[in-house]
Amino acid sequence: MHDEALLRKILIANHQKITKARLTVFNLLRSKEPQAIASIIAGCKGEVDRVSVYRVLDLYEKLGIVKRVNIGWKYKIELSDAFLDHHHHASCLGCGKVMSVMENGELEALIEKLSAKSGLTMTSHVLELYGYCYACDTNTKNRT
Amino acid sequence: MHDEALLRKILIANHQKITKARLTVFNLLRSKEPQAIASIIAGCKGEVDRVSVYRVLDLYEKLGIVKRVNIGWKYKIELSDAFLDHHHHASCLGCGKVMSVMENGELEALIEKLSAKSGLTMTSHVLELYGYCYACDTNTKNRT
DNA sequence: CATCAAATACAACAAAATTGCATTAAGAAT
DNA sequence: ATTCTTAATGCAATTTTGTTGTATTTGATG
Repeated sequence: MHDEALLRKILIANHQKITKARLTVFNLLRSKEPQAIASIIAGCKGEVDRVSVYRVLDLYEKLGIVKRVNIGWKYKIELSDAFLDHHHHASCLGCGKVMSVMENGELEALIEKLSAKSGLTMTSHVLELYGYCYACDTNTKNRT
Repeated sequence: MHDEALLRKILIANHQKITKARLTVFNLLRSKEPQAIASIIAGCKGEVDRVSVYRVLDLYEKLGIVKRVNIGWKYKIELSDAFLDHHHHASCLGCGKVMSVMENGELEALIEKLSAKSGLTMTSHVLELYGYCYACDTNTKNRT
């Protein structure tokens, strides 16, 4: 099923209307790196109001269509695993660059095991790596 | 080495001054659960200005003294592993309870490997598990 | 295509974070 | 110990980010 069809299916299943604002926001998130809300709002300029972006994202998170990820001091929004391959992030504390770290079966299995041991019926998990990319690591002036 | 001595060592090693603001913020973070910035600011009332709290935390994050952790939609600050035993969190989406998940050598080794592969000199990482604890899992009324 | 609730835009507001700059204080030099 | 220098702080102002209330519009339904 292609992305937008899945979106429509989720919205309908939850008795939510399919609106221009919701489609616009969704399309801005497709096939993209995690985006700051500010950049989504900018992308909606003239089409969808700021407030509606917040409300759409609010809904999308409740429905599991998007999730927040922390990148350093900021958070960004990305589509959930139902739309993207499951992955994690490696963020550079120097320059803010974010790299995607693809799923690794071995790791995921371990995380499953860990959650079971902790007595949690896990529905999702987040793994974020922080450090310095090659460029920043060899360039101390970015490290303060 | 006790906590404050380590803090001093890190600051000095990075040519940073040891100031009242930095000590006050540090002491608010010791032996505590992850804290919201707002609560750190509140704890500094009358002692350290809001703006300085932001600046101290900024520095502390760059130096790896603190890290952000995601608790649902909010982030909180906690001391890094140099000060606390390394651990992760398992949060119940039903009742909000947060359980500490202790270090697991196998998992940590994999994460190290993963970061190396991604080209990041990792200084820290965060793993957060979300789901439902036993009580909430058997009690669907908490699942919305 | 008429209806009606849900979703949106817009304005006003509130909260969180940042910036610029004058003042203070930490730590080095003497 | 005292002076000197620059980093760090406090404070005011501002910007950015997020929220609320409400009149209007729009999407789904019959």
